[in-house]
Amino acid sequence: MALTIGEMGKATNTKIETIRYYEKIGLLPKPARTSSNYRDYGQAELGRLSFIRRSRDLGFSLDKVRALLGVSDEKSCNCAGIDRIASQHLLEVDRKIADLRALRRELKAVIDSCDGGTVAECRIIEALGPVAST
Amino acid sequence: MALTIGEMGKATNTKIETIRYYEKIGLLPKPARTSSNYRDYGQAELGRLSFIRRSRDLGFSLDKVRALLGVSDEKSCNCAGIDRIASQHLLEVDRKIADLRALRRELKAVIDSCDGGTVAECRIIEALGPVAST
DNA sequence: TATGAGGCCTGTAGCAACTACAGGGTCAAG
DNA sequence: CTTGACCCTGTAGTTGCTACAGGCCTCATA
Repeated sequence: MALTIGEMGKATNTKIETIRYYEKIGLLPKPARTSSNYRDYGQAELGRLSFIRRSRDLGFSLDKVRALLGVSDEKSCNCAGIDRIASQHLLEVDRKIADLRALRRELKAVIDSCDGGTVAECRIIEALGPVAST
Repeated sequence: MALTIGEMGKATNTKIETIRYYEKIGLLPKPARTSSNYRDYGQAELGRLSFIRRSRDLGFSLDKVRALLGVSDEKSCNCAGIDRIASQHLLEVDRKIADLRALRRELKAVIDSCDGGTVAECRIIEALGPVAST
């Protein structure tokens, strides 16, 4: 039941320093301490940290994670708040995917414009810099 | 022909501070100065800055941009180096797109699991934190 | 000629979200 | 009783900028 910070880290794939950082910025509560001043975590903290890490993996900023936690901390709150944050994030993800796809096309064009010869014959540099005129 | 830092910025959609920052970290050379100590740029610098910005837009890190510039600075070098960097970057972009798509699926699942009721009935929190047992 | 708005200068400090020390205390095994 | 792995605090570094503060310079207009 009692967990050290290292065990928390292993369980959630989080560096120790990151956990302390989350505590410092108030995402994680200050935990109990053992007699030797070690942090002493329970399941609740583990759950909270899992939630944070999972949200981070999904690309939520720490600020959004804080908002999500805030919403979920008020027990009686309806989950429309969470839904709103997540839906908005979905839009951002879609936009990011579209951007990356456009970028991919351009990158491919850049690579294809290189025939393996020397820079003098290669168009990559010009393809990236709209300089041309001197 | 002569450009102020502000004109450079406008031409490449770059903030003045960013240009000075590129100079500080050695991506841009220290330019000539006017009698009143203003930076005095020419077409070569404009081209270089364009290249940097374009590469950044394509998601290359400043370190990779530096590598690209290094390769292109050696006139006789074949462009295989550039091609290698760009191809590797393309792989990263593809990976990122795949990740985002997986994320999108998960986000969608999270959103769908919310029926607009209260948190008590909503599965979003549990969906994100693998805690369950207490 | 003066004056006001805008541009430029240097230098430092701040942002996110960590990560990496330095310099120490603690604990369990052999 | 010592060794090595863990933990503690606190500070400074990372990337790629961005935002001041405090001060010149320049140009158009009154």
